[in-house]
Amino acid sequence: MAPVKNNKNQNSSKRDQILHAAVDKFLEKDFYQVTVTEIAELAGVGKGTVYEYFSSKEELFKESFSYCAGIYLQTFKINFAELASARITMEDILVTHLNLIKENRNKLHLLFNERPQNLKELQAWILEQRRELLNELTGLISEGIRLGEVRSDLNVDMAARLFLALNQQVIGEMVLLDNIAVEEAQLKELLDLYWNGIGKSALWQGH
Amino acid sequence: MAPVKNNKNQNSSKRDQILHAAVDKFLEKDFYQVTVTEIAELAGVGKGTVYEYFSSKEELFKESFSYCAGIYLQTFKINFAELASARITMEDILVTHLNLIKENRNKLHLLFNERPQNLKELQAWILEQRRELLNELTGLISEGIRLGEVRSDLNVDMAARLFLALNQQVIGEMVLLDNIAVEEAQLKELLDLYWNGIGKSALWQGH
Amino acid sequence: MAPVKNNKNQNSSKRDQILHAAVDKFLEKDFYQVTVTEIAELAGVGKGTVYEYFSSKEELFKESFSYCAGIYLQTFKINFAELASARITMEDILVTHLNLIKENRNKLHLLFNERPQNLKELQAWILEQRRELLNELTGLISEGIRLGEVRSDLNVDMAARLFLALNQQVIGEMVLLDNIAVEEAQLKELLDLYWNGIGKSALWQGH
Amino acid sequence: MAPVKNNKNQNSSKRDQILHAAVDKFLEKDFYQVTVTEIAELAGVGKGTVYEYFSSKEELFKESFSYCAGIYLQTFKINFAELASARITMEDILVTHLNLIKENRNKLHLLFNERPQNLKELQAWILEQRRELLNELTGLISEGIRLGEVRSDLNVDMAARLFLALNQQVIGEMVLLDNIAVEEAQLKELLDLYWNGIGKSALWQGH
DNA sequence: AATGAATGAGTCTTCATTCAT
DNA sequence: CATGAATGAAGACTCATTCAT
Repeated sequence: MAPVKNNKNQNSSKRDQILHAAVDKFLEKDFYQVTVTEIAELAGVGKGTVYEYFSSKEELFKESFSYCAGIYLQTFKINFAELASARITMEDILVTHLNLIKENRNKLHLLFNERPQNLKELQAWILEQRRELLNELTGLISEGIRLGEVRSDLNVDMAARLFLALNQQVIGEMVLLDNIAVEEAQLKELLDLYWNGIGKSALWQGH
Repeated sequence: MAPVKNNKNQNSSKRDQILHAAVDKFLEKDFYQVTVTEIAELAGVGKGTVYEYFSSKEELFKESFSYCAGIYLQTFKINFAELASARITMEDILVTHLNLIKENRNKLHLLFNERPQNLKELQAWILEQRRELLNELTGLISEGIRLGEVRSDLNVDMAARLFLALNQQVIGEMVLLDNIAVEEAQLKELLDLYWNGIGKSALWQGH
Repeated sequence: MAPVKNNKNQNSSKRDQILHAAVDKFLEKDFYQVTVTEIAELAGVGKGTVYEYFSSKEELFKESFSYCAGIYLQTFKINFAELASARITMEDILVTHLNLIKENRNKLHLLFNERPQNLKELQAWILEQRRELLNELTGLISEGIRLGEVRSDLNVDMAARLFLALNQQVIGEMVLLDNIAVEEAQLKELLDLYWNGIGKSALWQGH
Repeated sequence: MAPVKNNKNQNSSKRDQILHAAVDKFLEKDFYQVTVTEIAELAGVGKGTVYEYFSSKEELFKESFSYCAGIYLQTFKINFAELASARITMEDILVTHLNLIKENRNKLHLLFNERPQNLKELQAWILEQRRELLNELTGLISEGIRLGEVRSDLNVDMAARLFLALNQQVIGEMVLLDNIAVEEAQLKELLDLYWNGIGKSALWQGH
């Protein structure tokens, strides 16, 4: 009897090599500027082997994208059970998000730069993920209201959107585009801005 | 009286035909998925004619991008002379921005979706434009502080960034991604959120 | 009555402008690397005007070639009437040829470098011209025999061919390829070589 | 015994198929009139396959040219070791050269007709080869002087050039242009012409 | 399972030529 | 006559995908 080859793991590891190589390449260049050949080379496999594990370049791109997105989305997965404070949770999210961006500088380019307009399926998936994210945040803010930390007269959906934009556009661009060395202290400032607004105390606001 | 044919503009109009066709196509698909032939057809001219007016497909893309960006950037050109109120100016910006997005739904997709990674020159131009935008907004907020509307203890740069994100990501995504029929009333809500923050009145915040 | 415009000369001069521009360009680059546009520009006329005077680029090339060849071929047009000495005539030809090459360095490149393989008609014309040239030279050598200067036991055709090669390949390459500053003194050496051969005196040769 | 299939050469043979097809085509038409598709078809391979073996059409042309030139240049590789007679060596060269021309009628057209003006690298290589050829011949003639066959008062370089022209232009044109059935007997006549010159015995020359 | 040689569909770009003005 | 804007045929080259080994 022939020795049992652990095909499952062998394959999975080879598949992973290819996937990681693809992610690296897609992060570096446009979809149309990455060639299957160079992915294969980076993965250290033959060109034909890529097609053993992925049906097409497009498929490989989708999986690369989802892989990166998956890493990213964890940040916002909040556990509401026994949530003590919305503000503190938000602070945690900001910190986690910042670290994630710093640690995955390169990987995130894929998420922010590639908008595969013709991959409708993937487009839909992205929208869906964003919607879920917004739902999480809406829940978080509602919880804040219940806890008495957040004012109850605001539009919860908008507040969630602004918090998302705070994370993605504001922090994202500070770190990735402007190369500002953002630290926790600055996150506190940002959260304060978000929490208290820019206007002079609301007390006098009405007058 | 016979209609006057504006011969002068005939040429310019042919160039414009091509440019508009290109914008349409680039909004619809990736740079690499749009063919020059397709643009020529949509513009109603021969393929060679495209090259009479634009030296290459890349050049045509850059001009399409700049064209869209140009339309967009007007929104933020603020005149500080005799600025009466930062808050009212911000309201104006939000309204103008919203209208612009609504009127140019399609055109703006290009700005937000295409990030031509290999067009370094264009990349640099985009960064430069964004920086100018942030400067305008920083100026606006500083003016608000001078006028006593905005609290003086905040980080002006961050406030500017958050206001930009409010416009671009929050409003942009509501209109373009989620197809929400945003009206002026909602802009007020958004501005209020930005102005006063989400927390309970700062007065009580400390207690 | 309208003033009489001297069309004949006007045309001829414009035609010449174009022809000279074409010659210049064809001397500089391959047929396929010269564009009609650049010929028109150099001639200072519109692109369409070229087609007023020449039916096609190919036609224009043929005329350019013939023009250069015509200049060249004069060198060998010998007047046999009252020919005093074949040797002196040959010396004259060498001198004339050398001067021609020096004076028309550039123009001659066309003759030597362009061999329009697909212009059968032109090919035939070239062969015909070469044949005529050889006939002239054969006549010259025969005359030399009649005058008792040239030995009568040689193959007149071959002698003519070698004299042509002496002019074209030997002198041509010395001047045009190797940039040797050939002077009349050296032509004498060459003619001596041709006249007396390289072997030790014929007297001993037979022994 | 089953025929051994030489797998090793299979690859080389595919490259050769393409090279030979290219040579055939380039001999038939100008560089710019030969299409890669046409070469691929003649070679019996796909268009893409050409680019597997040659990086560009230009590269393919260069290799075709060098290939033909390589065949040609062998003729003049002379072994001076124990050279018995310059005259006999020259006779050998003429014979070899003639046979080569006859056997490779077509291949040599490429060498004589195509002067790729824009392939500077190739141009340089050609000049270099010609220079080496002249050096060989200069050496041969000097040897002739040492052996007492050749007169010592001549310009060795010029003599070498004339001998080269004798081979290339005279014999070349007789065979290739004028379709004369040149035989060894005629080569003797030619060599005699070169050796003794056309003039009456040098002895009487001065008188 | 793994490979990479072979393929040809698809694209940008050039440029001779035409023709309306 | 003179022009040059418009054209589209033609060709080099790329690269995702296949398939024989």
